[in-house]
Amino acid sequence: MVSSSPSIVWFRRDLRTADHPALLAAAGRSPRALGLFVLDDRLLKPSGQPRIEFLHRCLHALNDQLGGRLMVVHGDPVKTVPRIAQEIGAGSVHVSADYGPYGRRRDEAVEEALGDVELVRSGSPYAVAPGRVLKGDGTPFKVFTPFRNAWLDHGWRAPADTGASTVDWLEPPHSTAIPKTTEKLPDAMRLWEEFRDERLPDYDKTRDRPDLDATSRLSAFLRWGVLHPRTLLRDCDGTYRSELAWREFYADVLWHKPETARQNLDRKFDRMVHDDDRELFEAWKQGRTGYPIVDAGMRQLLAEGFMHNRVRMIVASFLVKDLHLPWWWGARHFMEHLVDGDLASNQHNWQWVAGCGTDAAPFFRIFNPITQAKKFDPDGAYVRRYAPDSADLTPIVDHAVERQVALDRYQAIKS
DNA sequence: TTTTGAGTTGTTCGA
DNA sequence: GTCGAACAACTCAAA
Repeated sequence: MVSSSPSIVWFRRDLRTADHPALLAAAGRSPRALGLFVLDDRLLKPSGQPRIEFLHRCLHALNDQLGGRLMVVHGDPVKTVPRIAQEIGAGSVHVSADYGPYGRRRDEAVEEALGDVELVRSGSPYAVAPGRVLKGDGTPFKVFTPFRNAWLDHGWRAPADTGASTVDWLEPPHSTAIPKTTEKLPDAMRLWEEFRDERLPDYDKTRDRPDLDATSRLSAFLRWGVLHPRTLLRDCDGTYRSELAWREFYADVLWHKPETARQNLDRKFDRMVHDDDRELFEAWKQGRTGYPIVDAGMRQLLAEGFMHNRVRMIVASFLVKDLHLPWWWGARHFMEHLVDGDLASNQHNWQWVAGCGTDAAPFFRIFNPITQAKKFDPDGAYVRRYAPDSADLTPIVDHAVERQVALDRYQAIKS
């Protein structure tokens, strides 16, 4: 039924107007809608500058798509969203469902606070919403490959080709200016098409090489929903499609077990003995470990808010198995700085490296930072780019020694 | 029902 | 130098 009250489209991690189910649902209720984004300290406070800067770019781009009418406010959504709904006499608030632990709690609280104004959830940041893919016995998967197969069988709908033109965007009653950014957000679709046509054919062979420009670099766009995975899945297959499946798998795992955002999935790891050395942790964060591939990765993270996937594994393995520090220390540092930082993917990839997660890496699979560098940065180009001085540093630990310590500690918690 | 084989990302050691 | 085995324990689907 078409209502005379306007709707609100509350954007969160769906910062686009194309192929946007919540926007379509809003348009179905009312021809007039207010586009809203809430700057939530809960999410902004633990974020580093590159992460915030990327969000601001996304908001500018979205604002352009809304004809300059995106309303941006600072505050707690539980207070601000109902207040704005009342201010404009909104009949409903439309969102893409959030499946993260904080987002779920927040949305339930907002729903409650909205009272008679309905909170309508349509779509999600995933091709298949978390919780939909189950084993034959109705329980969730704990192993990736069977999940992926079932996920492929489940399938997803094709991207819709409707845009913002179906809605008449309301002039916001008031709004905070989006901070200026040094650069504009690039056209994500064009980046995808370039990758698809030029680098995707070799992706399988080259994706592990941080010294080459071989990956799509689209993770941050997926994180903020500038691109929906449906769009990419339409024209890719093989390994790249599997990478998108990992993103969906970990979202599914976190949906079923939200406590694993901070807790070991495998509880026998609760007995694991960790070290507590803040100086070693600081050296890792600053990229001063004396292991060049580790230092290059950590410095790329600080400089760009990004790190190549292969290097993420190497530095994570180093933190957990060479420095014996808790995986959640590293996970928090990643979430602070990674522009593409996504709680589900981040925490569960860390747990995978630490051996306490799904499909856990066998404990004896300990990355040797020297071997890894030779294999994946054979000419040293990546190291030269980000940490040319690292080879002159004294290694803060002896890998061969710490490897054995890690093996012994694992042995000690074996069931 | 039970068995079997495979499962993202590795390293080392000894033949 | 190359190559295969060994390094756990458990999940899941197919046989």
